[in-house]
Amino acid sequence: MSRAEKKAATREKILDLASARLRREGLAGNAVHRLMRDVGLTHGGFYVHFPSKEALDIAALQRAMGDLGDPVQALSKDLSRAESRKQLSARYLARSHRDSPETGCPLSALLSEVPHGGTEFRRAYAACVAQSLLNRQEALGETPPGEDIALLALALGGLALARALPDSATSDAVLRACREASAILADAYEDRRGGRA
Amino acid sequence: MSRAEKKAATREKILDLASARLRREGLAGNAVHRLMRDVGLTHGGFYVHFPSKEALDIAALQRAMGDLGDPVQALSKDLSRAESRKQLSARYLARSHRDSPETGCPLSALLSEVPHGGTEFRRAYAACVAQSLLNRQEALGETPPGEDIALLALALGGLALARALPDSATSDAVLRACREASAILADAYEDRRGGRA
DNA sequence: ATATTGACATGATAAATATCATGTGAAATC
DNA sequence: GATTTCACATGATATTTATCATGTCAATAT
Repeated sequence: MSRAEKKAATREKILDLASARLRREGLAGNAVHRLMRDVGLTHGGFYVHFPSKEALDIAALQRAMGDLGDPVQALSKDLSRAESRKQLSARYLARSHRDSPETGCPLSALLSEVPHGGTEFRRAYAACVAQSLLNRQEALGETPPGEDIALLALALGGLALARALPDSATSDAVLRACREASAILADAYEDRRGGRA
Repeated sequence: MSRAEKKAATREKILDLASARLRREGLAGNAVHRLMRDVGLTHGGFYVHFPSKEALDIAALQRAMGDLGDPVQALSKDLSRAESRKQLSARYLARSHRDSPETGCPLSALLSEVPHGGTEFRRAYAACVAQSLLNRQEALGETPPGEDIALLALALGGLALARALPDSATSDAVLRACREASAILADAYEDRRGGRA
């Protein structure tokens, strides 16, 4: 392994761990010292790979988004738009997703912490949100953008709320209620356009 | 002012400031040193009033909830349940609420940070959520609890998402889309029960 | 009037934070 | 093979964190 390859591999390891920790422990929990120790290095070398903590946070956020791939592409092609939306929400609002934030969507994991981050980080987060909405529009066809925005907000909020509640029965109920509401919304959006517009 | 009164007054000042800062800057941003400095005291005296930082965070959370009062009680009595729900969501998802987190609802402000807090804090947060849902059930009548849960998740998520987005046009669109979705849901819940159940 | 209490100040501690300066050894280049 | 480069280690700095021990002075109790 050449030196450049080794450096790239190290950077990958840092990023992988950082993106997991960012999702599990948030912006504040993701500390340089601990991160490097867990990678098996010391903290000093960190700045060879990233110019600052904020740069790391941004890269880790983007890495996390990349890891997820595009969930819209993964849907089977022969579903109606409403069914596609229901599936997206159902997968997002799954117990497995709630229980594994470190491999899940960072948008929900960081939702209320974003305003306390730096300007660049906020910009990067907003770009991820915009990209997610674009993915949906491209795959599901043009609809009033507010439809997907509301479904996204419900998914982000429902997942974050479920994670915030220590009682698992209540937490399950939150996921169920939000999946149900997403389904109602998905159908209502179609009805509304089909019925009148 | 007696000594006990003075102590109580000091405690109030600490709590007021802490509850504002908790909502504006989150769990991590609310530091004892800065807090006491801004109250006009030094950090040492803090532990006369609170046994720990977590105790402060819990008290500040409860103070914030208390400040808001019960928004359900503030609704005019002659509205239908669906109209009441729409109003609640509309007020929650208002630009003024988004722009003043320090006087707003802490449930949304702390949404994604709760899992990183201590056990006691999480418990306290969950109790606030439960109380909010109870308030609604009492005032609006018995309905499947999932209905209000989903409306709450949509409101929390929508507000947090709006605060996370730096572009004000996009942020406004989020608020609008979530208000609209809340209205659709509120009507759909009534239709569903009226139509079949 | 004297003794006591207790709210707060001062200052210390210990841990954790981000960041950087310098050293070192091995890989890459000549 | 000698020289250079650079990824990373070591260790330092400066800040911030929660927490506590001790001192002080004014309000209370006796």
